[in-house]
Amino acid sequence: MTSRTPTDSARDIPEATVARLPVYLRALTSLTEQGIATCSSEELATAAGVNSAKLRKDLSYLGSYGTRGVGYDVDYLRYQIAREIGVTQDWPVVIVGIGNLGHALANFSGFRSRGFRVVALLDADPARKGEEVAGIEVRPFDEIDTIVRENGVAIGVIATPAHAAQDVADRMVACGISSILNFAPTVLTVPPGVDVRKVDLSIELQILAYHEQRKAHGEPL
Amino acid sequence: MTSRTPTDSARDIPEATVARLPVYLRALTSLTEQGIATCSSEELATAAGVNSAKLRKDLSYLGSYGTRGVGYDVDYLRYQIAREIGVTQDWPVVIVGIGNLGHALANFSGFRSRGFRVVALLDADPARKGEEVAGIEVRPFDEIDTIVRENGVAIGVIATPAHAAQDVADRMVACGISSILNFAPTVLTVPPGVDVRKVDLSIELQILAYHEQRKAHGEPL
DNA sequence: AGGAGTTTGTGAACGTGAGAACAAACCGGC
DNA sequence: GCCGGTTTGTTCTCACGTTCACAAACTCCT
Repeated sequence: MTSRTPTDSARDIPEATVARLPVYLRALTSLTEQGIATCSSEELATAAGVNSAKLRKDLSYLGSYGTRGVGYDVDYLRYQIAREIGVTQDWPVVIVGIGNLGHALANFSGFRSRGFRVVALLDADPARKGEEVAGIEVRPFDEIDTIVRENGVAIGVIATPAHAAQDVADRMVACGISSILNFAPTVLTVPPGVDVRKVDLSIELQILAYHEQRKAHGEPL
Repeated sequence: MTSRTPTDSARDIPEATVARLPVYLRALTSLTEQGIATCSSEELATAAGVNSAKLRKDLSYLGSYGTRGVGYDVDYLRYQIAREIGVTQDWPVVIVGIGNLGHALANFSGFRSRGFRVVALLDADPARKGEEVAGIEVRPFDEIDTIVRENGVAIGVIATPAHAAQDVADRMVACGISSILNFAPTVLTVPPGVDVRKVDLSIELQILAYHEQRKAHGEPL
């Protein structure tokens, strides 16, 4: 309604909405690839696997980017969401711990295509120095300070065993990283102002197991 | 308060609580390894990275397993939570898609140690037949029906590229799998009664990027 | 045995998120 | 220029999740 400057367009977007924006982004990309230029909230909601009312409400936090009676321009909306999330810019990222998971992450194409650039792969084992994974050289963990400073890295990924994760996190924080994605199955303690998100494979399976168990119990036959 | 039979002890546990139970389980395991036999809600909450009030409320849904004025017996509580989640029993699991991520999952020790047993690795590429990963033979995807039936598999893991994921899910559902953990960056459509949980690496990074962007904007210098 | 100190379990207040429903706004045809 | 049909943006209500605060209950010490 009221005119807004570009920077204040996003006052305070609810966490639940923020978590869904990347899903909408992907759905919109998929629509573009299918050659679809315009879509309704209903169509986009289906593609994203959510309810259309929720979708519209989520989008309303960003601004008013649709046209009543018509729907949304796919490319335009996609750009607006991308800008809101911040994936229109380039995010340098370091990955620490080049085990099986680190390998998988280094090779994951979904990072690169969304503005994330892996600037370094770090491993504590000095024997791995010089090894190359996904076209990126593996470097000793000790070089993290230099790498972070030189590349302006703000986001770090931890793919080490659990026992090493806290030390890695501390070191990351010390050299200025303020967002951490943690794959190690452990609770990280970080100072205020640093964001940590965790991805835990076994927790997800355990949640499924809980529901599976109840399904079996619920229906006696 | 009122006496309960073992089976009805868990009437309806909130989703948010279910998602935290595995975290408590891990924290308790960690305490046991440290030789700690008893703990207060405050200590356990710290170890699990949550607020103690929330922890107590979560545990209260399971029953009354603590002792006022004392705390919780670590082993006893651990067993109760494990039983509630269902990880005291053995869960056979199949993993489909043996790329980088599939490799990492097959080698992930956290599964085995929590009651999940990978009974088969499946890949659509027939050339990979006979290959061995983490001591488990890779088999053609077509054998999924036999494998699921013979082993009573209820949980499937999808680690394929996005374009193959829906077909894999359909096939899984067709042969009786009712819980799916999806690592492919796509929305899966499944019939009612089938649970899907998704883990999306790039979404997590995008959420971090959003907050990172706002940090930078928030403080003008 | 009784009282002080400690810790759990839970009721109640508060905040956040989800979904239904509808008014506002837009397009196209006449 | 106006009207019917369509779709967005928003308001309202309800359910869920979190946190506070405290009574109940247990241990230990005297």
